[in-house]
Amino acid sequence: MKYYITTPIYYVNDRPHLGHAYTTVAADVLARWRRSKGEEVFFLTGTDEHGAKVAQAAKNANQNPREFCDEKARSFKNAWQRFGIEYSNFIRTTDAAHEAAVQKFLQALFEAGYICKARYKGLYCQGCEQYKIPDDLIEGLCPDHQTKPQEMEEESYFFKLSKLEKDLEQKIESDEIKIRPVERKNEVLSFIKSGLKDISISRKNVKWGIPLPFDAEHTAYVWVDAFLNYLTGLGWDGSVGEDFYKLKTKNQKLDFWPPDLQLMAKDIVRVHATIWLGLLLALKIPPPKNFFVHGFFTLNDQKMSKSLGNVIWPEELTEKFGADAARFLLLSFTPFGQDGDISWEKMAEKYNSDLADGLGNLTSRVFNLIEKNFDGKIEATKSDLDISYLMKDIKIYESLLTIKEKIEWANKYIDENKVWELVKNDKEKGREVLSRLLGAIVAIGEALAPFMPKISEKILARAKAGKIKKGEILFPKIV
RNA sequence: CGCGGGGUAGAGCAGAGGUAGCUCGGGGGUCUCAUAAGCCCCAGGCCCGGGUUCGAUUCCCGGCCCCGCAACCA
Repeated sequence: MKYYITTPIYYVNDRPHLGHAYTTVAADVLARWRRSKGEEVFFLTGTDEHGAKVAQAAKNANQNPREFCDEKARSFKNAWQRFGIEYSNFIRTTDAAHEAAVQKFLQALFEAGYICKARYKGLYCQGCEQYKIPDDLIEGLCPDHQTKPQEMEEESYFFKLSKLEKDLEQKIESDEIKIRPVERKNEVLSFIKSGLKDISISRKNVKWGIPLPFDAEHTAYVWVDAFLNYLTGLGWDGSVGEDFYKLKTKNQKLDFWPPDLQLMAKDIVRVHATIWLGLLLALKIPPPKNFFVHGFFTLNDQKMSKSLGNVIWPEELTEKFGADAARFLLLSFTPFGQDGDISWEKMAEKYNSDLADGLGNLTSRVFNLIEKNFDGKIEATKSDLDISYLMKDIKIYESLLTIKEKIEWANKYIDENKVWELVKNDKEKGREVLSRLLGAIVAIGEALAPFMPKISEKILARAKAGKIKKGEILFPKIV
């Protein structure tokens, strides 16, 4: 069984932030879980590196765009390393192969009659570097910059998205392309039903981009460029139609196509469901099977933003809690798919109660009892802990709850049986109870492997050692 | 009538037509194997107004409030 999972590629205009980490960690957990079930997994992530904003940011940093992007891509790779992310490929949209494939694809799209030239007219805000629609404006001014946008007109190429409206609607409605949670599907559908407009897919004055093959004065709009990463990340060369299938049989990686699961945050589901799917349907490339859309984190109920200065950076998380605990914390705040609120206080609380006092303390007491009373030698009794039925459904949060219940059960079981007395008064009964507890710990360790790979390994190594020892503390308490 | 989500204990959330649960925090008790951890108990709650119903916090209608999105923006 092959399984292809993607995260969006991240815009290098910004440094890695918590939202990036959230998606990527979730993808890694799902990928690891699939691998543990024996599936062949391809997990793609990467960076989106073209566009006016990147060029500007590079200029501000006194670098050429290429150097700037190299540095930024490295910072994303470093971040993922800190979180223990095991991706299969890290795609960059400035890779030569990606650029060539995008051009080839656009040429095909052009030849298929899906691209036409038109003039785009609108109100352009210099500060935002984007067009505004009248509804965006407050008393005729840009709400962000308090300036009056200028009437501008430019020549641009348009993608005939409107032609694909019915096709998109049908495929999403029928769950042929399944969008979850279902409220996101509804949102997308109502948007499509309200009527899709053709969209501009080129920029004349943006130099840092991929030139259109049929008009080198224009570069491809970054979204179009970026979306194709999901294909080029598998070594696709831009082929469409029969050539696509030919390539698929020759190229082992491309054989993973179409994606089984594409993760994204709710802000970009709409563009994915229209532009991205539209590009595929236009040229009859099989579309992805599933989109799963997660929510945003607020920090103390406030939107995180750099200007407010209330941002948590990913590296702060791994520094404070370690990679595994950071992964656990990100995923255990809120059901995957919903918005959540976090804060340093709440994370520390959760770390202490779930990991230090819960899991960590449990392993300490059980291993210690075995070490002290049975010379570290006890056979584990197999214990059930099934999260498959949840993980299959991308119920990450619920899976963690199920694991936590098992930890609770074990702690209660120790108390109810007064194991510390049993080992003195009724050694055989004590052995039996500890054997069950050891089995539970093994089951917990195994279930946690996709979430906390290193900790899981440590727990299992201790539990399965010929001579069990209490060992060092797994989660030092945070004060 | 733009679209969607939501208003449940001090905080963050879950839930369901008929004893409203969880985590943290607060109070009390208990054990001593363990990371002053564990286990047990207690206090405290369903936005407002109508309607349907034997009965609604749960369904319907109306209102108020909060949060996203509103396409060429990452």
